[in-house]
Amino acid sequence: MKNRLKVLRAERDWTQADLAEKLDVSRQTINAIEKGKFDPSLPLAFKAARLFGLTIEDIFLEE
Amino acid sequence: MKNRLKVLRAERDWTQADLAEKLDVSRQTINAIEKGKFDPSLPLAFKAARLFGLTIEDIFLEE
DNA sequence: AGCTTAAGTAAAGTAAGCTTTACTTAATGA
DNA sequence: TCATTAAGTAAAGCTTACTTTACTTAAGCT
Repeated sequence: MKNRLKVLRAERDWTQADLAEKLDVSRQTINAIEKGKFDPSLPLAFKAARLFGLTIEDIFLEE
Repeated sequence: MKNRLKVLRAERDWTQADLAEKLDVSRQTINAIEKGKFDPSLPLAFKAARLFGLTIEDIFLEE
């Protein structure tokens, strides 16, 4: 599953560590999700959507 | 995380087993999600949203 | 050159999602 | 009354999400 986290971070000038902190996960988790190593849980996807003021579908894209 | 699966099933007269089959998961998985025992994975949430023609946010509600 | 910061990655472990098998309960109907 | 069907539940096991620790690489800066 692809996602727009890297771009959304870049627009806000946030590092992976910054985003991790805001979402209460580890930096490695953000890295792994951005690199497509695994998908976030649904609760984490919701948290990200709320953080960016977007819907889940705006951020995460089914393959 | 709450969800509207039971109502959406009822509107279509589908059993838990029917929905499970359409989503390629076991009947027990549907039961557990409906009863709030755990949240679906993000890919499964996407599949359900597409099946019902709704967004993830329409079906699954953050607590 | 040396320091710092961001990103990438990996191994080992815990927790959560999901499967299979199987038993139980309640409702319906022949 | 007996059989069937839908829902609920539970245990054991596998897979995936996530953590912690730690090492590496590349870029920017002094």
